[in-house]
Amino acid sequence: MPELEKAEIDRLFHALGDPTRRAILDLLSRGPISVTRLAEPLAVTLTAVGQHLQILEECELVHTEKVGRVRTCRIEPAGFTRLEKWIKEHRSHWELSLDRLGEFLAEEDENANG
Amino acid sequence: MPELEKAEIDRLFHALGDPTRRAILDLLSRGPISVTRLAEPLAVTLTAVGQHLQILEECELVHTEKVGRVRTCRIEPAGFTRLEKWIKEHRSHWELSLDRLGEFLAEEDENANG
DNA sequence: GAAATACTGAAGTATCTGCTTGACAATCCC
DNA sequence: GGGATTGTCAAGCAGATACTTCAGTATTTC
Repeated sequence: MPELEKAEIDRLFHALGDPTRRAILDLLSRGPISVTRLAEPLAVTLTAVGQHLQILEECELVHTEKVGRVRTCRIEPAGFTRLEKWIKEHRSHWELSLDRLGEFLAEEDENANG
Repeated sequence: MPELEKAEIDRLFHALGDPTRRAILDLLSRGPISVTRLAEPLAVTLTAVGQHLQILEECELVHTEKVGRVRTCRIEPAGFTRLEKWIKEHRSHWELSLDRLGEFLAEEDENANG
């Protein structure tokens, strides 16, 4: 995997690792909403929400746009797509690894009984 | 989502958010291996690897078993499956949210032209 | 233009993370 | 038994993280 892509995956997992940020994504899945309204049900300040939004934007999980004094936030699919791609690529590796586990156990068995 | 499950997802994303831990998973995808051999290509001490392994075990991404003085590590599919499940569940939400974005934009358009 | 609204930025803080070192325990090999 | 190998535990530390407050800016509303 290219170094750059690795860093993106890094940020992506890091972003999704925080419960408040996942809560923000859940709220946004109900539709576009302003920062203030986003902050209301979350037990943190407006500033904190702004900081989370910046992180979510950097890994393309959220898109925001400011019109007048209101910043409207919505889900951005790009980050999510990237995550799915990572998983798809790794699932095959992991499945291979389970095959190798089979070989490993068979070998152990052979050594034990041989 | 149940509170307990949420905490599991929390640990899962947190675990995958660290590049060293993802490197460990990549090494393990080549097949089962001991802690010492796992630590060799990683630029950290044996102790650090042990700490990472504990985290990876807690979210069921890795299984380890100690026989004699050697702890053998391998991929455990459970955590990976849980991650795929989370994504599958959330993809539909996110797709709905993109539909709502369409509605949102249509509404805006209506307000602008009405 | 004044007051209210919706954010933004800087600075500070408590806690968490990843990592190290050094001492220790268990096991294997001779 | 003695020495090497393999891993574990406890403590400590530098840096990152999530969060706060407070002051400021831009925009809307009256």
